Amino acid sequence: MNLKELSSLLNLSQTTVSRALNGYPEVSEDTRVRVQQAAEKHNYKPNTRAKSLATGRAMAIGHVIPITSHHEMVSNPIFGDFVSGASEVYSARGFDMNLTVVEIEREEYAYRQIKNRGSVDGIVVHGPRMEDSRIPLLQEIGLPFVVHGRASSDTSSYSWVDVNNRRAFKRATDFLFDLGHSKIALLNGLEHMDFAHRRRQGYEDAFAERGLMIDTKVMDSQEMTEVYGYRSAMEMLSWEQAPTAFITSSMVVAIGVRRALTEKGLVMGRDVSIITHDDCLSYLQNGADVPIFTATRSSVREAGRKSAELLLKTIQNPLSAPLTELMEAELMVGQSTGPAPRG
Amino acid sequence: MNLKELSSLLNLSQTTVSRALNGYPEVSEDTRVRVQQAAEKHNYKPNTRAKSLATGRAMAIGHVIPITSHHEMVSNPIFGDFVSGASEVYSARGFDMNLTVVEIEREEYAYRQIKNRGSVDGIVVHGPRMEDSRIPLLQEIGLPFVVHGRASSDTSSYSWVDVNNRRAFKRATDFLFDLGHSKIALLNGLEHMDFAHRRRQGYEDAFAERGLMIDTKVMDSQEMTEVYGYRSAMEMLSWEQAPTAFITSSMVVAIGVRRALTEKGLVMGRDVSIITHDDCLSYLQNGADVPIFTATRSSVREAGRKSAELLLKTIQNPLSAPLTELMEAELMVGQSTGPAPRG
DNA sequence: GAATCATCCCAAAGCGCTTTGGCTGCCTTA
DNA sequence: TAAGGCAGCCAAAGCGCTTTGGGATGATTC
Repeated sequence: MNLKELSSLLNLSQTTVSRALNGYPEVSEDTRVRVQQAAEKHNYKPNTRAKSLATGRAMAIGHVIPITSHHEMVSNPIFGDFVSGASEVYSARGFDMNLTVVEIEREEYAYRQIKNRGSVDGIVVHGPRMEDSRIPLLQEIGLPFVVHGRASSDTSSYSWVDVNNRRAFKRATDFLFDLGHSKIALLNGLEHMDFAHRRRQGYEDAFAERGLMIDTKVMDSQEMTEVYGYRSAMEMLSWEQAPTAFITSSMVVAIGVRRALTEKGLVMGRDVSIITHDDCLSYLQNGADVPIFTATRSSVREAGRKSAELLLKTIQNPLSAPLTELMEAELMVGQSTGPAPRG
Repeated sequence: MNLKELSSLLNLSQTTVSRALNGYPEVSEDTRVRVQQAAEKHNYKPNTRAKSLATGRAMAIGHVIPITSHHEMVSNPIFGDFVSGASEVYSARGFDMNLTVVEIEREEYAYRQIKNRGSVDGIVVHGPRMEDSRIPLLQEIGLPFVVHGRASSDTSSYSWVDVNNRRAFKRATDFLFDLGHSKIALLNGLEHMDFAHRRRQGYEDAFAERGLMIDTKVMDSQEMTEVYGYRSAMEMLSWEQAPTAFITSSMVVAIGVRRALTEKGLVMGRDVSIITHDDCLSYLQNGADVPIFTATRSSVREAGRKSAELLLKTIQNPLSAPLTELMEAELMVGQSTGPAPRG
């Protein structure tokens, strides 16, 4: 069933039917009701392609997920939750979601292609790097976008949604200092990623505030996997001057550290403390009533919702100033932290 | 830059330019080269919407992700990897990917809408239930599809890609029996999901083959989270006749069980064995050289690739018989299993 | 030299919708 | 009663592409 058929069925012009369905005032209430009922009855849904060709609006948002050339998704574990949060907003507003997974090397080409193909009205940029070339690129080609995260160099000329990573990690570090720890290891994500860089700054801030130097050996930075947490902790725990506390960038890394503790016969929260960042992933909740890990917590699903909202606003009102939202992380105290052992 | 501009730039008709770019033979090689170079130079990309309106093909595939109405759960951890595997295939073939996250209650409406809007050529069905109403529905409305998994009732009238879950879990159970275990717990996923049901069958097969009854208390079935694994194991390990081995449906559940073991002061692989199913998720690798967990292993990314390929084939040749692919899982021996303790 | 045939190109229709720019007929207003 | 206004409808153009149904040109055949 298409417009033409429906309108001839009703003995009305396509114009009138279209207007009736789209809520224009040039139609009497009687005919509007008649049209709506007929549309309902025959299960008429306007063809998206035709509609967007006519209006120039795609009614779709693109999400571009960068992967490394060996096919690892940069933001993989959080991806499902983020996207599902964003999707809630899109479907409430009648937007589709378009996913593009692209190797980092081909990203520029991909963005241009997305623009030229015209199948989306705007995009969400995932996994921003410290100096991210995608931002000037998108500005140049004129495709509306919002960044999940920020780039370090420039944070004011575009829209973004981010967690206050710096403050979160400063608080985590402070918390450990207050418990008497001083050998505090940081198992960070890859530090060319902006979020990881900011987290490190927070960590450093806490040391600086106390006038303490950081032992650089105690900072590691890799892709956030369980194995990374395990290996790095195993290594550090074998040192003479082993850390008494770990700050990790994600739950899976923390789980890896916990495995190392177990293997070393150490008790988490007594011999060694752990604080992790927790993205509130639905399948990896941080315990039930009492959190397993003391954690800086911020829902990535919520970030997805907010990103979507900001982007839709930007699209609706292209000339408005960039919109930004800085989400604060809560510090949840769990079972993985305790006073530094007397050594 | 659109077709019209490009063709007037070249002093050619739109017809000729279109044909040159789409590889039709009615164009001389000279002009084809000339056109291609110009297109390259001016970064011309045909507008997807117009193209698909004209051809009747959307050049896009939909993925429909069901979630429960309370939003928190079931943002599946495997989802990112599956989608990224599928995406590889799509982009190699010039297809877009369209994501719809929809509450289970509204699924029927969503599928009809997808069909009528015409924005995709086919869809991938995720998370099939045992008797899945989506399958007859999609057959009725005539939208090509492939299922990741199967429905129990009907496995021959449609295309699917699945892991041989039944055999995998039978082998896992056999393996534990051979090590001398007899109290073997099963921490399964929700058993109205088809994959979980089949896994349970495999588990039961192994008992039946040995003429053994199953203690139903030792089987649990819930959503696959870390907390579930932890709680269920804590409970079972507190029994007089505690299980000496656990089979779990996913890595995160196994991690929860491991946490319980640690807390009980038990050593994994010595006091209690664990076998898990491992989907080869990129951020949750099962150890490095030596697997942490003994596991039935099957790459969900590979399943994504295969599903995409099957679907594209089905679309290309709509009248062909349904295509199916049953992937066998490997049994990888890791550090989490050992002989049953003499008790 | 006329007829036939490739070869290479083009004009125009059509995909299903929105939107512009009317056109009617009836109601106000002075 | 004429002028103006307005509610309610419609025809047709246009979005950017593909594809049908030719048309011109030059080479080949008898």
